[in-house]
Amino acid sequence: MKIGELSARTGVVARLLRYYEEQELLFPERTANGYRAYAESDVERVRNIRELLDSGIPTWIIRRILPCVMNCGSPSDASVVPSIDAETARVLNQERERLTCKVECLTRNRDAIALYLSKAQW
Amino acid sequence: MKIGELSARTGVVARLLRYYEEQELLFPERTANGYRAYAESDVERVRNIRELLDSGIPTWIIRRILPCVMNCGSPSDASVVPSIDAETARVLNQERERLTCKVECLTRNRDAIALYLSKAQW
DNA sequence: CTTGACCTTCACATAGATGTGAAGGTTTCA
DNA sequence: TGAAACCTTCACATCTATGTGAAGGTCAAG
Repeated sequence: MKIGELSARTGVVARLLRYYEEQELLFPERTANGYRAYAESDVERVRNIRELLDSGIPTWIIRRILPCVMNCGSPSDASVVPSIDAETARVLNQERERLTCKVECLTRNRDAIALYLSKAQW
Repeated sequence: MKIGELSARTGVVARLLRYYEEQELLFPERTANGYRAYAESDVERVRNIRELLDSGIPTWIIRRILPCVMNCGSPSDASVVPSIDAETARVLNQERERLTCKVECLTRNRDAIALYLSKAQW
């Protein structure tokens, strides 16, 4: 699919899809005329990128996270044993801990909002 | 407490504590000489601000969220029934839903990382 | 009383994600 | 063939959160 369709299906403007490619989060093929050709799976990939960015994760970390997410969801779950270097393992472990912290923080704040709204009157 | 102590106890540099005040997230008193005087509870408040910022929540939303969090945690749980306007209620409801989405997204990604790391070899 | 460690305000710089638009090539359709 | 709707690259602007430093006031210890 071309960039316009991916944009329409994800709600992400073309400019940003090109930016994500520059940041090595997306790797579209190119057709003969130079147009980007995205895979069907890129729709989900872009949605995940958006969510991670919205959660305050910078692109250089998303770059490390995406292989994890896209790996286990692959067809027939033929999850090949991934081979990673020590540095990547370190970053991923650290990010896993950070994500746990964020989940706790957001859950706590969300529950506080819910409680507040249930008590509030307007 | 003065800004230096709050900075030391939260790990947030003074420059940012002043910025959060400008953004109406903190409201320190002033001593006669013009120095900012923070309450003990601001330590926790600043920690919460940091976590929310790190989770990608912009200051204008944090401004709305903080009253919820600081309310229910108050002494003797004498949670006064808060009175809010319709606009605030709308924003809070929307943000509650967004936070739920983020929690799901981050949990999913964290679990994916954990699974990936458990299978990976390095 | 002076030095050093605080504090103040103000201003300008930076980084990452995003907006906007120019200048031009490709495809489709009337 | 020509207009409309795509696509390309490139460049510059913007916003938010943050870094950095100047110029100067306050205070405690020697």
